[in-house]
Amino acid sequence: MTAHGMSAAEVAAWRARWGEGPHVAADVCIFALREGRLVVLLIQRGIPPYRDTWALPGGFVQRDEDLLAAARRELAEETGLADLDDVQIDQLATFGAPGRDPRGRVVSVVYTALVSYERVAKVKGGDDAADARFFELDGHVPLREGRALPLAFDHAEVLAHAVERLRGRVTYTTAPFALMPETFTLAELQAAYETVLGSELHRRAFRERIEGEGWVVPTGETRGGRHRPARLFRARTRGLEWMRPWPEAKKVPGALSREGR
Amino acid sequence: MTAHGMSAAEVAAWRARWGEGPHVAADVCIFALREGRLVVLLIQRGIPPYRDTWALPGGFVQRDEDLLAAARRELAEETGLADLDDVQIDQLATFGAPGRDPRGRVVSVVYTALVSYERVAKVKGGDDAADARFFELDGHVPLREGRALPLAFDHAEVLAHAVERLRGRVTYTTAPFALMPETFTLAELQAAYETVLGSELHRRAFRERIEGEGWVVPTGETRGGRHRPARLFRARTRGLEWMRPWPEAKKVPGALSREGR
DNA sequence: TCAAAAGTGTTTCCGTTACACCCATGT
DNA sequence: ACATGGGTGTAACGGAAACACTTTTGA
Repeated sequence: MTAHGMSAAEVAAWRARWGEGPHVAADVCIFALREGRLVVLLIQRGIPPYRDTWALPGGFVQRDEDLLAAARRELAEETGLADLDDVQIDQLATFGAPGRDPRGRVVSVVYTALVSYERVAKVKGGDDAADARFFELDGHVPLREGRALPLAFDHAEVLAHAVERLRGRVTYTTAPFALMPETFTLAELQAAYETVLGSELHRRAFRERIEGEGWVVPTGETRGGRHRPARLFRARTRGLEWMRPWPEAKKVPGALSREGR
Repeated sequence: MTAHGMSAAEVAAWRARWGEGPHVAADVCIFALREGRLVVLLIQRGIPPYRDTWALPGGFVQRDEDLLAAARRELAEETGLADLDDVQIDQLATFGAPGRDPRGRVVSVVYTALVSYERVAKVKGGDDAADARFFELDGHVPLREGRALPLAFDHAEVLAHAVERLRGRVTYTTAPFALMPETFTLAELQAAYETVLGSELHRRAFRERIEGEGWVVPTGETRGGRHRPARLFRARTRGLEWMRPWPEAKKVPGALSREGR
């Protein structure tokens, strides 16, 4: 018995059924922010290989289906969101190493999506689904009850790439806006940036740029906590736009973002 | 007769032979600098579809071949380079729209590579090959004798993505180093940055950063032109590394780099 | 009245920019 | 000598960083 939980006979049966030709799949890394932490949507596999193991949502691209359409379909199915028009969905990379799927050659085109947790929770009822759940991330690794959660196939590697890409983008785009609810405070937005970035930003500079350069528009409302109420803002745009990069510690790019496998 | 130059009967024959399953290809955009201009390697197709039309080098991924290995193979075949260890080769995106190949469903994983033109010219004898040649780029469009060269399949779109990505990277990485010969002057390096970037950089700031932050090491040699000889440098690393982005005019990201098709 | 988070004014710092100038060479 | 491109010194500029401060609320 191997990691994927199929016997040699089962593997042989699959290979015979599928033949030698490659199969093309579309997988999606769906990120959100829950209580100030980055979370990713995983599903628990119901059938071998990797039965009962958690994996990224995905499936085979249909005969006349566009790759992006396949990713959209997966996103809609797993999040329950009806209108995906304003959801960020980007192609990440393609993974096609021989042997990544015991059943045969599977080439996975992986997409990433950023959603507002509040919005998804409203539709799906939060993380209650038995077989689809958001998991917190510790670096690149999803956690369940504080322990690293092993993933099916090469999805750990895929997820690592996705997180790296997201981090990279946050440095110089409005990506985190897509993770926010309809309205939010500047402190919350900064927290989102910092969470994804993994490092702190300077409050003064952050506020000046975000508000001063018009990335957000005040709604006029405020939200009171126990203290002085914060002004609420709305994103000027839900789309991905470039901004001047945030000053930051140096990074090493090569490791992950260079070449999809 | 359609753009691809195959009759309905020929198309039907291919479809019957291939069946419904997808085919996976690896294509490569090989960029270089020739006389201060960005050039891309194209091959002229010898067989239908798109016979005699120019296209990106590429081919089908073999049964147990890794995607990157397939791209490497294409790169080696087309450039004649033996040691590819120090050549930049990165996955760009995957293109898999139904109908992009009249023969059936072809999903193309596209890679980009940056090579030193001098190095390739030494091996291949420059742009003399009958069926493989470097073409200058005007924006995203390859030129032949000053006129836009039409490309096979969706390769115009693919190339546009590749150029955009290259431009984007140049802003904050050492990517242009991979386009330089073994030794070069600071003025030449700056010209490479400016060519790819499409905008000018400030000489004073450029030299200070490139030399001051140790991105290059002086060889001690100089190269005399008609004027004061310039010092020669060697790249500290041939790998891709991040640097602080060059100050620059604002850009719009969405258009091309968002989602591979 | 106090704690805590929101929000602002001001100064320092540092890299970019601009501009002027010197340097080395071929003609 | 001088034109030309390589290369450097220096001051002005502007955004980021640092710090201190005020504001507003609930407890």
